Amino acid sequence: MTVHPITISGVPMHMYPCSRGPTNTPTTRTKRRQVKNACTNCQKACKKCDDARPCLRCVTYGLQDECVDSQRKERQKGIKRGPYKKRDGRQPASGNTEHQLEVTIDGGMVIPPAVVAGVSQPMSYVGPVGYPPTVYGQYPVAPPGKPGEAPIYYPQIYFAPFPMHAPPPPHGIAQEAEGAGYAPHPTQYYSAFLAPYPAQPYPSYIMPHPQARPEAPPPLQHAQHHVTHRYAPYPQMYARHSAVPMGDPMGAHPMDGRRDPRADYGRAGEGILGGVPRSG
DNA sequence: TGCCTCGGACCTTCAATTCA
DNA sequence: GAATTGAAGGTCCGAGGCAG
Ligand SMILES: [Zn+2]
Ligand SMILES: [Zn+2]
Repeated sequence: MTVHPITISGVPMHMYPCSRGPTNTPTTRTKRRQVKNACTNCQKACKKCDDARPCLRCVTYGLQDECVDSQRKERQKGIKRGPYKKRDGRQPASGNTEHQLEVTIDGGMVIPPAVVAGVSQPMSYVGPVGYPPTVYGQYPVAPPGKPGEAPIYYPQIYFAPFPMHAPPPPHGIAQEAEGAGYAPHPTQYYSAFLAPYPAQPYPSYIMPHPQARPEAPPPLQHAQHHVTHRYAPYPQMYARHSAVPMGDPMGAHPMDGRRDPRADYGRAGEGILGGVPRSG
């Protein structure tokens, strides 16, 4: 995130070679999907957020109360630009119509160029995996949108087989994400919509117990009450249950049941709250 | 060994510009 | 006014470092 003080120091972040558009590498990558607005905690931690509030990560860390949208900076206006490329005889930077290629999705589905070209927001919205609709009734929540604008959030289509029995992600479940939006394997799409929402109460990584099964009662129900520290802060850590006296959730960092040093400077950073970046 | 940090790749948004 | 461009501003992946 550009919030890193160091990264913003005046250097444009667009210096990387433009790889926009379908690069059509043999290994087709799905676009990484981003939330519109990460919560402050995830933002500071530079970790994946989702559209629900509290977000999955905050729920995992027991930070529901602190899960609020981060403030977005208003875009500057009045900035002059250089002349644009001519459109006729054109070579659009990204919509390269002369090189329109079919996009092949893992699994063999081919999207015709026309379709590809017609999709400005290539990937339809996919909600966070595993949120129980009953708990997150608000999810997915259509963004307010502007007057006269239809919300573009809901997916009209999502061409991903819902892995009813998807194998566990290769490593640490991609930790906090749905495979990060990349499809390492054709069967590893973790879409939440389109397909009838299956009874998949929780993302495996917030299972209250390693042996807990997806069919088990959603741990969030606990979280909603008071036991918020049952979940190890890190998905791969669920085996370690809270060693923190529940009586004093603040003894350690509120969301970290594993150990208190979370409160220590620096560590308080990305760990959960993100927070104080190292000076310099 | 596993968590944390953070550089930078990647994505989204939207004002500026161009065209019909 | 619609379409397009392209940069600002954002998200978050993943390598590497460090602490336990
Ligand atoms: Zn979040
Ligand atoms: Zn949050």
